[in-house]
Amino acid sequence: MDIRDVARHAGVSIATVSRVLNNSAKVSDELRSRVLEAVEELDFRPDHLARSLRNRQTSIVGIIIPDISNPFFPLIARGAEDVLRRADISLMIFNSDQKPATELQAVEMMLAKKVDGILFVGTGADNEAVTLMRTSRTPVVYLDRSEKGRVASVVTDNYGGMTKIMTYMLELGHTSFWYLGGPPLLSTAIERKRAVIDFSRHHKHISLKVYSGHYTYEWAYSKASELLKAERTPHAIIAGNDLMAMGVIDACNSENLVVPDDVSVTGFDDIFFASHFDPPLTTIRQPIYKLGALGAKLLREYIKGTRKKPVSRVLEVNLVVRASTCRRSI
Amino acid sequence: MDIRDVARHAGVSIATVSRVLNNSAKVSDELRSRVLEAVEELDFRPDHLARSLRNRQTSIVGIIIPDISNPFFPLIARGAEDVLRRADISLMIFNSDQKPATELQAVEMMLAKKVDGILFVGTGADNEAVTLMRTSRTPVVYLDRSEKGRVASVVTDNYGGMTKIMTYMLELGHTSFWYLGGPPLLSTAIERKRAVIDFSRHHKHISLKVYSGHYTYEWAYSKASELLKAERTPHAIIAGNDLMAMGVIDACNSENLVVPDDVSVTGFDDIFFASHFDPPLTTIRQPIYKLGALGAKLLREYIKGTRKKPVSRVLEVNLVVRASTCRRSI
DNA sequence: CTGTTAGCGCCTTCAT
DNA sequence: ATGAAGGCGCTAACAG
Repeated sequence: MDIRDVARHAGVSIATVSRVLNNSAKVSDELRSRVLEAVEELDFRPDHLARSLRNRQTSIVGIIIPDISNPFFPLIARGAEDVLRRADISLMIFNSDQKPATELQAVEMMLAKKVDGILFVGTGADNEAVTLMRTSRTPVVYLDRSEKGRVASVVTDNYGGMTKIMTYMLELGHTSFWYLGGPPLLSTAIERKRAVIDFSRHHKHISLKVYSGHYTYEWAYSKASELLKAERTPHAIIAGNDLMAMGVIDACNSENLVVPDDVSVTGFDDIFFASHFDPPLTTIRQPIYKLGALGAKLLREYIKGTRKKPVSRVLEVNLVVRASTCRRSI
Repeated sequence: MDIRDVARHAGVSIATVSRVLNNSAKVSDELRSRVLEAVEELDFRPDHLARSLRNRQTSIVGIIIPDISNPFFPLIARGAEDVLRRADISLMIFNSDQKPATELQAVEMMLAKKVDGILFVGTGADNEAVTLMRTSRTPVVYLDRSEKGRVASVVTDNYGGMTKIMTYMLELGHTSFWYLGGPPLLSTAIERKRAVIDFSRHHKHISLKVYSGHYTYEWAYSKASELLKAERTPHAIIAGNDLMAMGVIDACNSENLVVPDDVSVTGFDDIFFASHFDPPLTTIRQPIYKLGALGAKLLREYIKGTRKKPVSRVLEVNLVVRASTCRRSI
């Protein structure tokens, strides 16, 4: 089944068929309707592959994320897929596990498959994968990773969010803090940490200890356990994200500390389970779905060429107060 | 940059280049090394699209799932992606929201893009999407949905799992049950329900009420609330999955019932948060990652043609006892 | 073993 | 407004 068959069936040339199929040039009503009829009767579907080869575009967009099974990322993918689908674009997915080598492999694969654009949630380091994307001239939008203007990005207000948490905690009377943050090279972790440190500088009477690690339940659990055994418990432990907050809380429980009575704990992200945890997490709600959706929307503009210069979009975040924090009277 | 450029550079014909690139025929060492050298120097990458058009295969596999942001599905996708990537196959993802129309759109899109095969986690109904897949002759493997032998599938032992739960609950002394299950057309929900009903038939002295709804926190919460207000609380509420169990538990809390002291609650799936919920869920651990991985592995065999007849694989599941259940003394 | 040639299915000048 | 013809980049006969 072929554009040629349609042409024959309709008694026109293949050029005419192509024209009505793509609305790419004027065709008389007479021929047009004959073509449409033939298409109908033969149930003809243009071969997408042949089109891609000719037009050099696949209507496929790739997304590279650390791990789809980490509860934070599916919503990004969902947001992206929803807007992409409306434009008949499909989403190809690749897990990088935050490993530069895997990330590079991902980029190579997507480039080889000629994706129209890439949604990139990277490791944060400026590695080969990044270089390859840049030299390829394939449109790229960074998601949840800022790249200081060299490439388009959509991020949430990590600095502002963490500042909101600290401000709230101070209002509640907390003055001694531990901060357990994410990987030292990740822009989100950098921003959140910077907010905490800046805050402590502006408020001389509070004490703060800062630790960087991984955005995981496991790391937070073990680090918190270690610290709780060795040092004096602070008023509050600020975690880099919800998963970490959960790890911290479970560590506290293991040490027979009650959250929030003995120590307040905060998260960041507001993933689904944040509200169902025991205790429910005080955290920052991030518009994760929107992050993916907006990123996809921007990417489309770069692909279509209606936008050229890299832009950085920052999404607002909100404080959500729940039961993992309480007033601290001294 | 072209296979033609490489040929010119190496002083051979394009056919020879193609031959060494694909190892598709004998080429003298002399020419072979000249080609390889040219490829190296020009940093040549074969155009995947042209290859796809020629070979009628894209090295892309599609997966259709209800919703990637539902915590159950990412692990399936991850398992599939991991095995596919090793074969240089990319995974294209599509959310169906369990809607037949969206599902159909997904199938059409994947077929149009000429995916080599489809991993299908469907709505359960025998709809147009299913028909379209069948007529397309594209290899398909059903995941977590059984199709009585007409098409390949990988499922977990839903019947056996639910039987394990009921057996355990009986051992613990429970004799009155509510069962809040999933959608009446989904094979997983059908199997689990059947197990519960069969069990009650074999044990005349237990009482059971069965309700079907959705695999969601929300439905379970509202249904449980309604029932708890209207009827006498049973010894145990058996939920169709973990999300539902969480909804049930929260509903119990709202009604001032303590789980498990006043009523035991069980889940199914053992998603990550099952062990972190309050109380931690007694549930069935399903090998979700393996479901996706095995499905992908099978699909590859159908694509390669090394397997023809549809097979059904059933994965074993395990009971995980935690704190949402306790001994019931009468 | 190697090269020439004919497509895969489509879009798009270039003439008419 | 329409048709004929030439590729997009690659693979696979078919000759030699």
